[in-house]
Amino acid sequence: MSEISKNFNHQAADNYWYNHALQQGYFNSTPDEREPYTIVIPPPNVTGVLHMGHCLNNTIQDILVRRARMQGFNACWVPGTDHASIATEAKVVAMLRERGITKSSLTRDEFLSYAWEWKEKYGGIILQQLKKLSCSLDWSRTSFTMDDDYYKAVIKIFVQLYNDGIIYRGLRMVNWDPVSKTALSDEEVIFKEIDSKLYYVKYFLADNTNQPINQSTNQQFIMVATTRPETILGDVAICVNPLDDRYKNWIGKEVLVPIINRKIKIIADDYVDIEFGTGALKITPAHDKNDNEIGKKHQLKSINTLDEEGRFTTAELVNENPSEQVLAYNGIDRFELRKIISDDITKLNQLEKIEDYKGQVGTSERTGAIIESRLSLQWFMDMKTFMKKHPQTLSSVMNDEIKFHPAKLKNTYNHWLENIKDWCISRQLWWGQRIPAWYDENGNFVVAENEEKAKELFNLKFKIKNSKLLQDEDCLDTWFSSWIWPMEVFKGISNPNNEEANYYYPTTTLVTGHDIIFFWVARMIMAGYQFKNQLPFKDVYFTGMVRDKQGRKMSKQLGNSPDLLELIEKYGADAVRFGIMISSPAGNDLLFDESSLEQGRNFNNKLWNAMKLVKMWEGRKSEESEESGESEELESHTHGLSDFPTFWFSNRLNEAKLEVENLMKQFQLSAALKIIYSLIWDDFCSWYLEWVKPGFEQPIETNVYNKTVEFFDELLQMLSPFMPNITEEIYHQLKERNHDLTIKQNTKHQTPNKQILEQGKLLKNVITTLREARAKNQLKPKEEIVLYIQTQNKNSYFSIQNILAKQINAKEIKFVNEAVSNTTVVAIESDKFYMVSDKEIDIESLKEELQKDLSYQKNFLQSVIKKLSNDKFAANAKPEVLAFEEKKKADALARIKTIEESLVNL
RNA sequence: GGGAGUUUAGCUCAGUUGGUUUAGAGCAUCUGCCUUACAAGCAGAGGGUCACAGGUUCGACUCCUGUAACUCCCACCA
Repeated sequence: MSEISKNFNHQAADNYWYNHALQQGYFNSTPDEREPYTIVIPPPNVTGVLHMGHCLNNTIQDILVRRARMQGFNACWVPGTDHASIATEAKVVAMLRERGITKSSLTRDEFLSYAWEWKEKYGGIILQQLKKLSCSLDWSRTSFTMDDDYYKAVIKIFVQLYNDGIIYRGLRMVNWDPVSKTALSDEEVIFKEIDSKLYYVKYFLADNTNQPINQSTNQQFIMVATTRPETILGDVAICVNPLDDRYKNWIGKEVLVPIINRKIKIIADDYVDIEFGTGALKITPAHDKNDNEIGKKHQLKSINTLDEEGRFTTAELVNENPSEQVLAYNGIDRFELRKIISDDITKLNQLEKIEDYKGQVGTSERTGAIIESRLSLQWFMDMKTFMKKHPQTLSSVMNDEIKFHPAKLKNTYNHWLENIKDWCISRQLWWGQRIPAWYDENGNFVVAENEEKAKELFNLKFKIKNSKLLQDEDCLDTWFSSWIWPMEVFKGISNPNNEEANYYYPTTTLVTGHDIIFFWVARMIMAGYQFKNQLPFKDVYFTGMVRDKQGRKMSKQLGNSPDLLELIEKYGADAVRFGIMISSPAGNDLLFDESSLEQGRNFNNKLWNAMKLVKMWEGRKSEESEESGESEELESHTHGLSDFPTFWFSNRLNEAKLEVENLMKQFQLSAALKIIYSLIWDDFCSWYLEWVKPGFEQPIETNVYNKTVEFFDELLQMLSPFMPNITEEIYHQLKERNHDLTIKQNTKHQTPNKQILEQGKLLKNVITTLREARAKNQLKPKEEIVLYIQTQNKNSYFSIQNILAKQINAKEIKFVNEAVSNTTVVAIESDKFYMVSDKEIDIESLKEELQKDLSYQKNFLQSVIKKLSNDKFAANAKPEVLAFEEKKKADALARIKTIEESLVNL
């Protein structure tokens, strides 16, 4: 075997073992007799690049999948990407612009061929990046939400839901993104508080002669406060609260809209808040949802003054003979227009004042553009009807058939579903599944899976032999395709009841960010009940958001988002995985700090060095103990060194395995990793290896060596799901093998022996206490001592005394029945330890220490006695609590006695 | 405006039905060590009236009420 390198070479190991696993097909899954463990990846945007959020998310999935694989499940983790219509279309449009092509100059087919070209070239980079993280995905199953079958599946469910009466088409006020020129669902709108202005505008009373106003200051007016003066030309009424005394006499009168001088009525509705602004609200049904509601209620017309890009248009004003001033507004952007109209109203002396105002404004999740409310014809899903049909969508989560981790998100889920609104599923985009509705020139339409069927249906429905049908120009919301992801990656919709879908679906666990609980998680549950009549997964692990160490969101603007690939290059995949997991309490936000990656790298180093140490022993096994079990026994007893550490560690290992198992069941991955980390670093390296370590150039008992390698194997196996590459590398360095760790099956842990664990604790405690005493006496590590132990139960020290001697550098340990005077003394429980060294001891400081301890113990004793002498405590406390307090008292008394005796002997 | 959650060591967090010494861990800090696996290390140490004020109880970090601060979700008061 070649020379072992000084440090772990993560670059080489990451590549080698990941590729090795791919070649061996370890990550591929096909249905068999085993129980499946299925996870579908939350498909990242096809335009995406790997960021810290993905890193957290996918590391967790990989740990779960790798662990399941080692536990005998048929583990299957399905990769893929989402076509992300808005984001991708925006990127393609931007690319075309660079080439000097505008989208409007292209036909739909031409545009789509550019889009596909783009997708083939840049799409899916993120999947390659996941390989760098060593994600054990079954790449042969890579899916895309616009694959042919997937596309057909989406169309199929659309038609089905339409026929079920759940999908409908309607004229509604929608959230309009003027940048991407499409409608958005409510979930895609993010409200942000922004600084804006409140404009106080005078609306003059229309005089009876219907003449345009002259600018006389005596004219009566009603003052309206608005944040959006640019919509004034679309005003159709002024609304006041009927209970507002200020305006009682105004109701029913008419005022003139500034600039355009349209006569509008003053109406009353208790929607208006008397307290806000002036208590008078201008009604613009074309540009505000609430205004639209009021408009409908009072049968007002709606006048749209903004086009699809948010620019002024006089299209709906032509009947009013717009003035040249108004015509000049044509094509002006809404925000520029706001300023111009504000100026123009000022010129008319109709602007009273402008106040600063902080308001909530809806923005597009994708483009960040400020949303316009716009009346348009869109496709919707009737969610109330849907929920009536599938109440399990809610109940399955509330009764934990689908378990949320953390469970508190059940409330959020519940609240959203109980107040659910219709889902706008159409988008005015080309990149996506095109809505399968066909229209004739009169607006009659049918919904069908393809044109041929549409024609058939059309003829049947409308009894017209009209074959000139045009398909809807719009496509579907991306989430309308991703909500069937867990089933359609197994062709569960396009090829129902196929073997794979039946085997892998429902999936086992979903791991995703809590920010898409409505977008995606809720809708997958809906889809599960709608299309398969069962839940889509059993557990949902919600990750928090990754923030920087100051708690800020990671964003490109702040520049606080580290380059993940660089970090992997620098620290290695294992260290990155370790770093992100160790600081990741389940369900909470994660404050990312590069120092946790250093901790991961240091852990790599620790493991590597432990391996180097054990390898060093390999050639130094003592031969005699190999002969028979009997002599091993004999030797162990005579030396007393090898027996205890191996016995203790095997029990400690079982104890930790048990803890890890329980934590993993509760998805406490971070806590589980901490247990493993401490087990390896503290128990294995700091204690066990030191205990069995032979003296300089001394041989090691073969039995102990073999046990040590076995322990190491087990530790590597526990750690493997978290840090797959270094564990595999060490597993093979440690010993010649013809199999790999990553698919090695776990063995069941055994019940740990409590007694030996207690003895281990005692030993550690004694060692630490004596080392502390050595340090206080400024004894150098090399200075030897003689230790005298005064104890009632010598037996508990027999098996550990040699280890103890080695660990505290004692040349001799003796048992005594009485105090040894003029020595450093420490007490543990009722046992006393006297340290004798050549070095003179500092009696004064020793006394001081003992006095300090004594007063602590006395205070403590007081508190216990007080408790015990309380009659009510004695009467009410449980017997075991009482007994425990009695023991505390006895121990404290014993210690006080010990300390006092020691003080006398000094 | 409504709802949910959080507040424990310098930082990030554990603390399971109230009792396991006067509350734990990791990181950071301090002290001493280049001891032949590891200075990316070893051996130790210090550091918290458990946000605040009441209450229930023999006993409260834990249960109840109130207060404060912060976070998130939902809701288009123009």
